[in-house]
Formats: sequence, structure tokens, C-alpha cells
Amino acid sequence: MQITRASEYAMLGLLALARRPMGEVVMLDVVAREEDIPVSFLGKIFQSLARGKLVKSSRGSGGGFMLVRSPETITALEVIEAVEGPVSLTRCLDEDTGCEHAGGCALCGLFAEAQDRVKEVFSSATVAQLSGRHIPGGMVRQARQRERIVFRPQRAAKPAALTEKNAA
Amino acid sequence: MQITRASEYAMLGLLALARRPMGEVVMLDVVAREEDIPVSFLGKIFQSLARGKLVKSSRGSGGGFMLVRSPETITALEVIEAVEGPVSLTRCLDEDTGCEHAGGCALCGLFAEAQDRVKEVFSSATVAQLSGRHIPGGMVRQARQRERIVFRPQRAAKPAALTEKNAA
DNA sequence: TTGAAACAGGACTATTTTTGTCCGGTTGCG
DNA sequence: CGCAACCGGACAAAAATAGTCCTGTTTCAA
Ligand code: SF4
Ligand code: SF4
Repeated sequence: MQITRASEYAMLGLLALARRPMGEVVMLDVVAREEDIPVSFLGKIFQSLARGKLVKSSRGSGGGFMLVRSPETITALEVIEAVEGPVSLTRCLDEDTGCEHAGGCALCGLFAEAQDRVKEVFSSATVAQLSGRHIPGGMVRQARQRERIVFRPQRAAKPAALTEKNAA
Repeated sequence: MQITRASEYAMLGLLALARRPMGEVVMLDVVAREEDIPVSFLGKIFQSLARGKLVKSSRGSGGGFMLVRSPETITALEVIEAVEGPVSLTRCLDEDTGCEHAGGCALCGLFAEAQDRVKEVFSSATVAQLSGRHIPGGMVRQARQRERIVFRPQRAAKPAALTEKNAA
């Protein structure tokens, strides 16, 4: 599992689409400026999203990108996998590249468990949910001192100990 | 959060120490051969572990490394953090490098949640636990066809859907 | 029909991170 | 003393990330 900027930009880009009327076509350029992302990089990323059927592109003047599915049905995990391909937290289970220890290694099981957990988190968050909580990049620069937006997948019941260092 | 090979090697190295009588001193060389890790790289890694007080080094002939604490008390998270420094799944909250969106970005909360989950997993696994399930590298090559060792932090009650692709 | 507007896609480059290697120094033992 | 081991920093190779750029191709509309 990588979670590189490409994934991040992809999510931000989709949020930009999601906060307009469904079906509206937006140019790359506009999204890029709105979320402060290098436009040519975003171009690449949206190509992946288009291949992943999350977004539809149209060319020519008046062209751009629009959401294909409603934002409620698009999970963060789908977005990430569309951009990064099949994810893996470690090299343990990558089909072919698989380590020769594989069957006998305890770590491999531990890593798989961790990966499953993050997949859980990402697959339980939708673009629509996130869109509701998001303030687009351009505006944020004037609104720094609000507290951090927290995300709780389903009705928050958690150790909290781990999160508190963030609040500090 | 990185989970690079350095972390992996660190864990494997500690497992090598953990499966001997407590307090035994083992040379780098031996550990490296046993788990099939480049010896000079492992040297670097064990330096970090020593700085993190997980392991004690002694020099001179007859020197080597020994566990300082009992393997039951060492969590995977501690090992990873000793090797990689303070971990972060994304660039969102890295003290100084923090993004200017920060306070207004929904993704940041989502990422933090995911990171907390993997910390949970890694902090609930001890070296001792893993040691019990592990077959050192050298032996594995002859024992490939046993099924994968699974790790369940506490008494397994999980979706399982995500894990099944691994079994396939 | 022509031209400009927009994305498609591949090749390319720059930067950063990971994954090591090397070697002189230091410490401890006999 | 002299060897055996780790220490620690500088260095180097390789891989991954983060982009850029340029040549299409499609579409719209004058
Ligand atoms: S954790 Fe174990 S199985 Fe996974 S790549 Fe490392 S040695 Fe192989
Ligand atoms: S996810 Fe949001 S807060 Fe985090 S680095 Fe990206 S833009 Fe900044």
C-alpha cells in the first residue's frame, strides 16, 4: 500500500467534481487550480481514474471530466487502487515477486493483517462523505486556525490513545 | 508509515535473538546468515535497535548482540519506530513538513484513522508471539508447501472477506 | 472545412527514498 | 599488543516518486 501523492491528488480531484452538481463537466485546469495540484500531473492521474471508470472524459472545446458514478458509491479504496494498481503494504504477497520465506514467515501474516485493516478504513469512506467535510485548497490558506477534521468510519468507538498525539 | 525492508530485517533479527535462551549474545554475522540478510545492512539496523534500547551490543571478541528486554514486552511497533523513526502513513502530520491544507482537509483525518489502525495492529503483536510462529529463513527453503501462517491480534473476529484473496 | 480546445498517451527527466557498501575508529578481551 | 567485534559516517547504486513535455486524436463550432 503506497498512498503516494498521486492517490491524494486523485481524491482531491474527485472531491472537486463531487462538490458540483452531478454530471457537470469540469476542465482539468480548473480542478488543478482549485486544489493546487500540478496540472500535467493531475492529467496523468485522471487518465487512470478514467480507465478505472470512476470518471468520464470528453475532449474538444467544452470538454473535461465528470463523475460517472454518484459520489456516495465511490470508496476511497477504489480511488487508490485505480491510481496505484493493486496495493500491498509490503512485498510479501505480490504474486510473482513473492518472497521465498512466504509460507514460513510470521511477519507476513502480521503485515497482511495490518493491510486488511487499512483497506477496511479506506473502503468504508466514500467520496461523498469526505466531500462534505472538505474545504478546497484555495480557501484553506485563509482559514488555518480551525481544528482538524476528524474522520470516524462508523460511530466512533476506539482506543483514542493513539490519536491524541495528533491533537497535542 | 513505511514498512521498508529495514523494519522487516529488524524484526527478523530480533526473532533470531528471541528464539535462543534469554541473554545469549549472538554475533551479527550469525543472525545475518540465519535470516539471510546482508550483514552490513543488518549492522546499521542493529545500531538503531541498540539506540532504541531494544538490544545491547558488546564489542571485542566474544561480542555481539543480546536482547535487553524480554521478547514478550517488545511490540512490533516499537521495533518499527526504532528503525524508521516516527512513522507517518502520509505527509499530513509530520510536524514541520505539514501541508498547508492541514486543518481543512478531510483526507488528512481519513489517513490518520488508517494509520491509527495499523499502529493498533503492530502494537498488539510482540516479538515473542511472532517468534513462536516463525520458521527461520534457512529452513524455509525446504518447507515451502505448508500453508500461510496467519496472525490474529486478539481472538479472531473479523470480516475475513479481505483476507481470503491471500488464501486463494 | 478548418481551427482551436481539450484530453490521451508515451517518453523523458528530476528528485527523493531505499538499500545497501566501505572504511577508519573504538572498545574489550586475552 | 593484537585481534575480534561493533560504531558511525561517507559514499554509491538502484528503485520509486513526482513530475514535464511533446505529439497525437477527438470534438465542437465558426
Ligand atoms: S515478512 Fe517474511 S514472508 Fe514477508 S517478505 Fe519478509 S521474509 Fe518474506
Ligand atoms: S491529505 Fe490534505 S491535509 Fe494531508 S497532505 Fe494532502 S492536502 Fe494536506
